[in-house]
Amino acid sequence: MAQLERTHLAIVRAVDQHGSLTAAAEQLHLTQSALSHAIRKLEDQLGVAIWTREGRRLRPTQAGAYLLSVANRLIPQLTHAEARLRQFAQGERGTLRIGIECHPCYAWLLKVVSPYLANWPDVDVDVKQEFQFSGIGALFGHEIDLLVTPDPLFRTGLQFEAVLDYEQVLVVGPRHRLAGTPCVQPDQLAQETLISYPVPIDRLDIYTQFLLPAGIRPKRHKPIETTDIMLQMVASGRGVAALPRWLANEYAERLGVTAIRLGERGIDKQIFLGIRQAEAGIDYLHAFVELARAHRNHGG
Amino acid sequence: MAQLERTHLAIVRAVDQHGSLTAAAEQLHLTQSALSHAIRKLEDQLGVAIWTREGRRLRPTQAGAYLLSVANRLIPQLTHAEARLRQFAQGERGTLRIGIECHPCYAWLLKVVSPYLANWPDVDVDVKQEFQFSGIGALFGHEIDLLVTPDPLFRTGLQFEAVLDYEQVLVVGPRHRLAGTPCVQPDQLAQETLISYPVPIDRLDIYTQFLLPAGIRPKRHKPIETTDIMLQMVASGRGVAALPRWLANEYAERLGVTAIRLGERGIDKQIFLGIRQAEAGIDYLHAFVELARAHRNHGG
DNA sequence: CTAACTCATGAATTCAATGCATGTTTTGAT
DNA sequence: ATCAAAACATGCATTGAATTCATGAGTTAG
Repeated sequence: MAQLERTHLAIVRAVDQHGSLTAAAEQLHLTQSALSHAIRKLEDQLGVAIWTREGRRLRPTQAGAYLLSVANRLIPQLTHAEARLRQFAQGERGTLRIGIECHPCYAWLLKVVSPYLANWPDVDVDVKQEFQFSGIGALFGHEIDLLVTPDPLFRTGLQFEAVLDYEQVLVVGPRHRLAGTPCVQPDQLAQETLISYPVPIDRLDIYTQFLLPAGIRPKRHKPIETTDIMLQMVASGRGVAALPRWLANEYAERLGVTAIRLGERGIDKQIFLGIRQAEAGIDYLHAFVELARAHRNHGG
Repeated sequence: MAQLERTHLAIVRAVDQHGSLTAAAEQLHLTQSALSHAIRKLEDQLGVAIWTREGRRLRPTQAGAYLLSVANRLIPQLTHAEARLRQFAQGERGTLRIGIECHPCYAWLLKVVSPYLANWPDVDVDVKQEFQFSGIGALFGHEIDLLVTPDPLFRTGLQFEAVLDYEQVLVVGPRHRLAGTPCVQPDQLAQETLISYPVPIDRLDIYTQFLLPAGIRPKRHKPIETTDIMLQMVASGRGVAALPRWLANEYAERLGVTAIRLGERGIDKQIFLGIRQAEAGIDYLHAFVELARAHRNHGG
């Protein structure tokens, strides 16, 4: 009997965003009265209050809060579906929404995206770095269509494939005492300043796979947003950083930084591409994975 | 301008299910004309065809197929949201939708569910064993609220917790030549008939962790649906099975079956409970996890 | 205490969704 | 071939649900 419609979701959402029915009405190009009527009717039909009216304020009830969470989850999906359908109309293939879960992933992506865009002029590319939850959650939740990550997940309706093998190395400046050493041991970093991207320590391989097992912590730890600045700091002797070897090499000549193996065996890493299994057949998605795979064989 | 409404999703879905507009109209308690008009309008507004009209048949276009997949994903969520809201109305807390990913999980669940139902009379419990993709996908997709699984996944917006440690053992009948042996080696099973639940081999620990590493395969492999029948078969000497020790013990006296350690160190397993992190605070959900945790400490 | 703002509500109105009647095409049986 | 049945399309009429309008009642702040 009662039907939860898109309008209801939109109203609840708008009220949450704007704080009042009146303001929400404006955004939705409706009158305050319309919203009031609409929600009133829904409340009657479901037999549950969405908001408690406290003075002239609307405070969501438990049911209201739940409805809001549903709205925040579903409305974006509806919106995206519409957009996608319109793209079909214009002969565009669609938008490839790529999610990134690590900084080196981004650097790698830049190399692959440009040839892809050239091959697929009717596909747009969107890159997102922030998700409601994790990248995998974003894949499941249809926030993104493709995930670039160091942490794959098999056997789940998703499909992962490695597209880049690389070595994580220590990068030091030209006059650093360790420059020229073939490899470095954890305790040699005890007096160093470690520069890294601003992510939790348990996401930094140099900690989880190198320093922490040896019980070592660097003297100081400094987070920096961008690779460029990070390496300028390293070049000027203000600290050391851990980066993929291929990324370090790109800066080696220009800045005079050098790469040093972490431990005797080095730290090996991979970057994976993940998609929803059900969509493995979509041509422009498949093509991206193919292109990435080709890149791998050339040696990125 | 164009709005993708719930009706559109419902129509596309119904047409897919029933094969024709006319039949779909009946299910939706509308006329064939209404559906025709509705979709026509949507097509005009979006500028894309949903179906190609081939004779008197409707074949979904690419856009139509896409729309159908969206419908199949979103309509159930809307339906469930409605149901949930009605539950709020009746003072019920909600429905705890539990997903099960392994057979022992089910046996374990049975023990925990009954005290839970007693403590939370206003919560319904639903158990699902089949998902569109994996259990983890079902959690992300809001098909279920709680997952019972041997394969946890950390750091993703989900929250996993171990609720049972147990040993996977070999179960043999009373007159079996191995009965009484303290532990068994892989090659001793080469001439046996192995009875297991009907799941792929790569989901059976006795294969992945015991037989396959040693390069052994049992003489025969027979899948059986239920634990009872499985153990009756074992008791009557028709084969051997691998089960949790605690589960085998429950049948030990009645059927005279005995448990034997697999290898010298045994195979240790865990069962985990997973929920969406955002919902960790929901009282009746939290209570289930608490109850499970308490069970663990008593020794299940 | 009033001015300004909020949401609620009943009645009027509008406009979109639906149904009806009918047309067109396909399908399949005779 | 022919004809009846079945399925979708479409123009027009109708209905009714959603929206607006006008107003009321309550809250807040200066």
